[in-house]
Amino acid sequence: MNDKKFYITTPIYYPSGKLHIGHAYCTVATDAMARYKRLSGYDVMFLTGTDEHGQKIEDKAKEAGVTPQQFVDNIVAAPGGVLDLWKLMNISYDRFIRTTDDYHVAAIQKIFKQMYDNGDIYKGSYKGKYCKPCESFWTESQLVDGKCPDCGREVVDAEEEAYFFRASKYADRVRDLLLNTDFLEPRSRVNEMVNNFIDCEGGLQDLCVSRTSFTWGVPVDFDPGHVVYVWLDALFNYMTALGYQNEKYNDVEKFWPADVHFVGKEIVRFHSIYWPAFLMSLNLPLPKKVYGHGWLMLDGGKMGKSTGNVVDPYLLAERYGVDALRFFLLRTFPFGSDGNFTNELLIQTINVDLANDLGNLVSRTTAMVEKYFGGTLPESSGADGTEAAFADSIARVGKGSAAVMSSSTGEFIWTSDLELICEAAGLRRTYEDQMEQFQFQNALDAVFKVVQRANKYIDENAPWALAKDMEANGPRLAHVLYNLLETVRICTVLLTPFMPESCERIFAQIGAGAEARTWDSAARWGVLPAGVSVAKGENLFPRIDMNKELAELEKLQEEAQKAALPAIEIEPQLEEKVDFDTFCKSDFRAVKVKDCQNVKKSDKLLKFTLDDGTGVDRQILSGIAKWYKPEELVGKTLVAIVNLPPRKMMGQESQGMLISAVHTERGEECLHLLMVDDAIPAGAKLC
RNA sequence: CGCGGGGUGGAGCAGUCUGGUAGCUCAUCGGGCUCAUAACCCGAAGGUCGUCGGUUCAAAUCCGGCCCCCGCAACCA
Repeated sequence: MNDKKFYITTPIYYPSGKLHIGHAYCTVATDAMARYKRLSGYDVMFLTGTDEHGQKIEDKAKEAGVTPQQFVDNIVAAPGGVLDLWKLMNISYDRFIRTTDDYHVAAIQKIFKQMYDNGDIYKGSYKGKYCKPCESFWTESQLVDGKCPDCGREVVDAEEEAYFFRASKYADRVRDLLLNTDFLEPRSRVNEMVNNFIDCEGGLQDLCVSRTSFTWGVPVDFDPGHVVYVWLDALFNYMTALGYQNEKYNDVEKFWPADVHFVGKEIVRFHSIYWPAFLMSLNLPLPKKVYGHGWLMLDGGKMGKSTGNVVDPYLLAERYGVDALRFFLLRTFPFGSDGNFTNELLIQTINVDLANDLGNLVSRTTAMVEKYFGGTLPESSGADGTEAAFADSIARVGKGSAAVMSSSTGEFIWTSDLELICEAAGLRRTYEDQMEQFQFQNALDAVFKVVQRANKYIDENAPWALAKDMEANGPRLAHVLYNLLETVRICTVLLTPFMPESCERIFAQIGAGAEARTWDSAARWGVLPAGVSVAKGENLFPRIDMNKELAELEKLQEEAQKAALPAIEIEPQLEEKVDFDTFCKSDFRAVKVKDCQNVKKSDKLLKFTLDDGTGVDRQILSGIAKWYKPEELVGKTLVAIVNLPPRKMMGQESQGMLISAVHTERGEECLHLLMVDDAIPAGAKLC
């Protein structure tokens, strides 16, 4: 039995649509961490999965004309789905949970009942605004102008029976957990949580944990009509996947509590407040850590399905290789904060680090072994005892102290050999330090510092010059090349969690056997056999022509985006009839634009001064700044409804509404103001 | 005073928790090398770390005021 255990999870993703690069980012980070822990001797459980219940899925399925189960099956398990994506990205998860799995559903029902029985879940009523046609509850803040945000119709005060979780009871313990432990990282997220949700007005509110407005969820088995709120359902996946309250697995003892949950910053709230509270309610141990990572932004803005600016991980992985993409994501962005994704940065990182520095180092080293020694170094080329001992001391006590020691005793002469060995042998320590803090960027930076040192070492020793007199310099040349191979080997061991496939290929090229690929061997010098043989292979990471590639990528991404969207969409016609009298009450008039200006601090509103034929100017505000410049509208004849009650927008009064034609084209909203013949006088009634 | 993030050489970022030589990649300029994937190595120019004030022997870093950008929210009759 291995007593070094490590349990790590990704969030379970919500399969309401295709996953994007942001999901891949989080999953790749988790995978690198899991592989690193396995490499360093841990028994690892790496869990990921999908969160498949909830109203949104139900709605989407209805839209697509399939059952919710068919809908999620299609996104998760069909070709090109979530499972395929993780296969493509080389994600080494040990277990994949779907919240629609039988064992999970049954377990959630037991958990809900247990919390009900111990009094932490109670029946109350949920007050809100209800829209009858939509059958939806809305909170006050979700309403648009006091009306349903979906259909714009009137909502009514309504109450529905619902179950609540007594989060308030655990507020003090959760506050303490957040403020006085390192449960939640990075630290910057702590205050946000405590100020916003615990020490806010009214304190930590009890959480509504059941719904009756839809059915796609885990049914509350003792109260038909209620389904369990998705977050309660979803969070417990971390335990049910180990076998909590079910017979399918039996690993709770072994792996709970989790060592770390990696989550996106948008769901930190649920993981750092409600999740511990749920566990406290059941007297279960809390996970050791929740780490809220940043987002990948696109062009400085948020990436999202609604904005249509998503980056497709499939496209990038296929084009540049999975390892290059994995590497880029973790090398470039600090894990704890937001990062700006650009194609240019991606290509630059691949070219500089992978092609120029690492790939080229492997290539020039193996090429020289082949050229000067026919592919196999002589037996005398290996590490001598002094070097191995030196490396050993550095790996044990760290670079600084080893350097001091060696200079004070005068035991080592500070040559380029020892400098290189010092960097390489000390690398694992730095790397481990950064990995333990999830600072992938820094860990990789340390590795590439050593790669650069190795490239420099080649220059310092100019093997091509040594090769001119093989008789005199042959042994030295062989030793130089051996040192390079050793350095590459150590770097490659440590890169394995990030680029598993490519590292295999490097190991094969430099002749590293199984014993030279272990965690242990990364802290030792002289592990490659003295008579090592190399096998120069294909370019590991081909250089990319930046300009050509950027143009092509942009074209591809645009095409992919457009292809996914319908050409022209128009609003479905209303089924509800309006009676003639009601219609006649609407007073439409031709109006002429006397003046039009942008509204300060609003990027959507235009302010119109209109001649409506009455002799008194009419002011109307309209949210169409995206489509029209103010000056191009002056003098136009438009149509407005003039007997709407006046309404304030951004502090200004709007007396009516301008009529426009709207449709959606390739996902983009299009709007055209209704412009009529300028021969029509201001104020003419439309009927 | 709605909440939060950020402002560091031309571009993109690290460093800020735990004050003490301002670092990295790209771009620019000069040099070296030719083993290698037109790559590698060395050097140079370029920053009063948004701004004003405070604490300190010492501030990018700690404290306070202000300005600007972004996300959420709001708004989009």
